[in-house]
Amino acid sequence: MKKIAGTRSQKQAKAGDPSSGQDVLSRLRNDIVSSVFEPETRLKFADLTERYDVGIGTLREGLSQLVSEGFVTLEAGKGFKVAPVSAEELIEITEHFISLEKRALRDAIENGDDDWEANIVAVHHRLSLIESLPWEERMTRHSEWVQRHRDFHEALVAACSGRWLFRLRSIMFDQLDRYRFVTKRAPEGLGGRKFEEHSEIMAATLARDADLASELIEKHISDTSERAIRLL
Amino acid sequence: MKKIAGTRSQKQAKAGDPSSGQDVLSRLRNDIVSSVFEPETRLKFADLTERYDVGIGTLREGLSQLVSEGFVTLEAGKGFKVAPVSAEELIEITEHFISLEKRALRDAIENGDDDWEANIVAVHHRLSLIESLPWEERMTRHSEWVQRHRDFHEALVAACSGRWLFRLRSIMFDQLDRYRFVTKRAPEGLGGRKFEEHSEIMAATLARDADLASELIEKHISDTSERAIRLL
DNA sequence: GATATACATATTTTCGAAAATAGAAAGAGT
DNA sequence: ACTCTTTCTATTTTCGAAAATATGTATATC
Repeated sequence: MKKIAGTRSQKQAKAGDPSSGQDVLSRLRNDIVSSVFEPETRLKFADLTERYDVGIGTLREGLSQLVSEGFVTLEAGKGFKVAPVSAEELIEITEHFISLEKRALRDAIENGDDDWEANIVAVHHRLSLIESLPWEERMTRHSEWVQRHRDFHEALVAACSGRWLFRLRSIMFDQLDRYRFVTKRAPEGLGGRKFEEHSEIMAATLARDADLASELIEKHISDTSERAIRLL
Repeated sequence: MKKIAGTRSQKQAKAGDPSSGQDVLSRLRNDIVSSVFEPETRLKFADLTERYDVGIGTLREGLSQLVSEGFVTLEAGKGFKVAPVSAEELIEITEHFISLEKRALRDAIENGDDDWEANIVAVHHRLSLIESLPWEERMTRHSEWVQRHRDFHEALVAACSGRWLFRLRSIMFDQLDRYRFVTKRAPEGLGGRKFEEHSEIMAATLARDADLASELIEKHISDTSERAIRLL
């Protein structure tokens, strides 16, 4: 799906740059999702070439892909800007994602094989490792949590037979990720609860209980989003 | 004149070269939708630069956008290919599109204002002009029909308040367009019926009868798709 | 003949210079 | 002081050359 990382030339990787080593598209998306570039910010090539150490053409390619993904807007002649955020959009995205994720999960539960199950257990374990960490450390490794959380949810629906269902779901998930970031500094109260929720969802899924899994995941998502809406 | 990226240019091509005067992205998508480049075809830059008379960088930008839209695939190091087609995919796309279009239509019917109504009438008229043409001429102007048909359906849901609902619907519509093309040479029997269907859908929509409009549009889409599936 | 290795060709991918464009600043006329 | 040019600067957009990569062909070796 994503572009395979090219062989990085032996140029000295700038130490301290946390996102070096990945391709430009991912690094760019990451920086937008994690609000390194805030909404509405103009993305000038002069800045970006320096930050990512790639040519203008390569950047333009990545940027225009992010336009179709909805993270960036392009006004002809005026360049690229980070897409705006709003509570209304979050509400709408949440709605669509719940609808798609539930269908994808049912689909996956019907079609999943042993490898699918094994992978879910594996990524859930990786996620739980970071979620059971003390609050302080969890915060410093937040981008890692985002990645593992994404992996967990993707693993759940990976066996879904509908390619477009999977695809549309993923578009919405990526958008949600962006909003999810605002809850980074939320009180830790619900952190532990979330850990339980993930386990329950996994259990229902592996038990092939589509109704229960569906119900749990809907609650999981809407709870998380509601929290984000309040913080927006 | 300022052109917003992402909005499809509705300008007609200048005389002579049928696809000159539009941006590369549209021309490329058009050529894929109309099977100028058949599925699985490798898209070599050498050919494309000559055909469209633009540089490699510009092409790459357009191509990578088409990747996110699902019309093109990219294998790192092996270049771009036209995305494959299959009956299964058509079935799935149809399902999603029906679901989204119905929701979008209800939304639009609730929120549409006078301008929305007026535009629907106008675009429907443009469509009917070309649909009431004798079969021979309709075939020669098929790409024009495709455009006007797209405009009609877009006008119906233009007032839809959910931006993402509109967006997801449009992604699916574009995909359907590609499959719709295989029915170009279908027997004319249903051509006239389709004309009626469009009128009925418009009437129900302007009468703000969401249930009826919903029902009609579902039938309209599934009939069209079933016909395409048989021809695939 | 089959397999491996080296070489040659074709194609993609990257990059930065040059052209095109928008936006700001300066100047002229009323 | 105001508006309309003009000029200059900043930024985007385009392009094709050069580097990196994959593919195809010939030659050698077993």
